[in-house]
Amino acid sequence: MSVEKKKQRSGKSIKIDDVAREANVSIMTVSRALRGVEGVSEAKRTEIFEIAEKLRYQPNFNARSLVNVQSSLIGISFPTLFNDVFAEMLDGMRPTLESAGFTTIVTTHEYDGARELDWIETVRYWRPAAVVMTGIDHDPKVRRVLRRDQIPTLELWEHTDDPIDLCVGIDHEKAGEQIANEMIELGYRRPAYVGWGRGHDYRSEKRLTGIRKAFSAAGLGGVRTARTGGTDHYRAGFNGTKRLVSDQSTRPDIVFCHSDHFAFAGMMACESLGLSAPEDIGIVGFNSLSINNVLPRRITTVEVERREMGAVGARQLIARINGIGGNLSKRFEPKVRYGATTRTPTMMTGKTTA
Amino acid sequence: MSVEKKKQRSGKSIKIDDVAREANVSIMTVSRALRGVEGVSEAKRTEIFEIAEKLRYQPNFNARSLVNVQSSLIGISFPTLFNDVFAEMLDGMRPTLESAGFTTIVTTHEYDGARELDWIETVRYWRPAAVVMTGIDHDPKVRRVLRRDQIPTLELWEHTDDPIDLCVGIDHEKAGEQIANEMIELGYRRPAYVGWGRGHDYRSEKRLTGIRKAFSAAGLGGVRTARTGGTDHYRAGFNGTKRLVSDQSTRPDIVFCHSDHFAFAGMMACESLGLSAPEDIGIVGFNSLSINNVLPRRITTVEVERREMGAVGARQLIARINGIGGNLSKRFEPKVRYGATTRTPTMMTGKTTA
DNA sequence: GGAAACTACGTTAGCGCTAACGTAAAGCCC
DNA sequence: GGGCTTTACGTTAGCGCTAACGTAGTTTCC
Repeated sequence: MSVEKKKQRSGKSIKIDDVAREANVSIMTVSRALRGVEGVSEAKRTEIFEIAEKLRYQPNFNARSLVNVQSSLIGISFPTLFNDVFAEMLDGMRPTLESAGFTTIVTTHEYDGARELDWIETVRYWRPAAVVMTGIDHDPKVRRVLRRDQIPTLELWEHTDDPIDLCVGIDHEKAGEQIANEMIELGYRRPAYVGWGRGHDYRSEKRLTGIRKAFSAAGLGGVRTARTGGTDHYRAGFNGTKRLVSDQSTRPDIVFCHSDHFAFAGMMACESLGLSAPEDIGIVGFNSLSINNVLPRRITTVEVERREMGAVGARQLIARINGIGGNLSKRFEPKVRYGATTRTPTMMTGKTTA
Repeated sequence: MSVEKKKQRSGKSIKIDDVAREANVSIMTVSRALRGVEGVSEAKRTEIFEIAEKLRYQPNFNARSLVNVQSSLIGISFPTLFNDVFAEMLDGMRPTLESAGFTTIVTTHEYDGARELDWIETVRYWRPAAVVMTGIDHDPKVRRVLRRDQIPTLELWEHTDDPIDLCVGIDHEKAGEQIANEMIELGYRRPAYVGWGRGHDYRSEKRLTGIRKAFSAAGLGGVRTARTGGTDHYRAGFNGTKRLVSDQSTRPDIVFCHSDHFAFAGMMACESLGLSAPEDIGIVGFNSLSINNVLPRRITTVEVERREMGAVGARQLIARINGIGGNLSKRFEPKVRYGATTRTPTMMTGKTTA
């Protein structure tokens, strides 16, 4: 009584034979005409289109997917959508995927590997044409399953030489190393890092590793870290930074932040303690987010062409779906964008080599 | 040559008869067992589950959707995902929808009614179990099509007494009226509004209408407006506000902003001109976004329980899918949250009645 | 103790569509 | 002008699954 049966909708929909009957041809001709497959005269094709329109015929993709063995769905998995980074990559992929006739199913796993694995299992019920995942760190089963079923797979946002299938992204460790080296050149010596808790975001962790490498290679001390929970970038950045800078004796001279939002909130935290960047402390963001366009002091950050990354990823993935073999992966190069929250190279009279 | 044929994947997948054969039962028994439909003994059900697991059987949802006449897909359409407002509503809906066995297809139309209509036509190819749209302003065809096909439809984010099917949201005009009235009580007399260009966001436009009504009812002058294009809230808010406040002779004493992001950027713009809130000017946001948690001066804003709204919407929609009739719509009430960018009621010695 | 009701299955007939394989008619070639 | 190819269709046989309808065997009931 409490659980009612799913109601089948009443009004029966028009199917391909209705169009065929009206056009006085076989259903196969209608199928060919509407799909743009050759083997139909132009006159008939036009006529069939008109009749289909008149009858408001809607092809049934479920039936189509069934005979095609695979559907035209593409499963996409992001950690979260509360982050313009992923929204932008999605935005970069979508036009390409849609104009190729694919429909996207987007899910988020909130940085939880188990949920990602779960999703991989479930999305396969739809026999998707391909799958897109964020990053390259997954439960080992994910790789096994996708390889066994030969599902074209794109790992986006991070580059590796050993992807499941193909990947398009940056090397996050190198990105960390790069920005850290530039900061070292600018004379910063006491680094700190503010980010999420361990295991939350592998990419962020790798950037930290890169920062550590750079400072250690320069013979400088370790990187203090503040890790925060939750999902609110601003709050996390605020609290984490506050913790790091509040003790004067251990205060860092440069704070690397998980993102520009972290960095902005970190700046707010510093200001609440009477510290300002870049005079008292340097602050570095990541990802060049839009808030940076309106700040009186722009945050020094690392820019990645995320939309373009999505577009390239989508293009390569479609190539793979169409049977193109070989290495379709692409590596992007991040760029440091100087703002006013750190010293800048032009501020230096001469270059210092660490 | 340039267009290659979609390759069918080689490794044939296990289907229901493979499981049936292995379990020595008919496929119907397997189907029933795995779907949790009654008519199978507990012993057999357990055995079938084990065998299905062992064989790594994955039901084919395309086949299932074909026989069920409708799929377990739910199409969701948002204006954009570059806005936590929509990400949050989605986040509120998803757990409910997924635990009920539905998969979501999310699309964005970038505030373009034609794209929304296009999407409605296309998503129906999948015979979705339901459709979710943002707001109540659509191409008239949308309503006709959805009603004709009797597709359960949720209009989210905005409430009306005449929804396509069911709606869950707030009354945006009333929300505008409400906040404006509170500001009038606080003594503000020269209002302005910063938002997107006309036709971009109907909801925002309605809030402006509400603000106008309130000021006009109080016998006060009109509302000056600055409308900006683009997709970047911060940049739009910055430029729009700057335009409004830069001429001292026409400077408003209160600026109502499309969102908290607009408001934050507007504050930046004011500060760049040497104006601060609330001393020189009042600034009001909308939607209580997370940036507000870390600002030294929180923005006075209007809070809406968006996640809860999504959850309620999803619940009601599932009820409809399951055949529950009647009025399943719900109206939410927004709340004014005072920050430090306007005068506040406690600042007033006595209440002023306009 | 015999009919009725229930339980636990199996059988049948598609859901709407397309790949693969016909086939008739027209065009082409020397 | 006979065999070849090409064009423009039609026919056949499923894709994997489930609703609906059997049907044995068992239980219940008076």
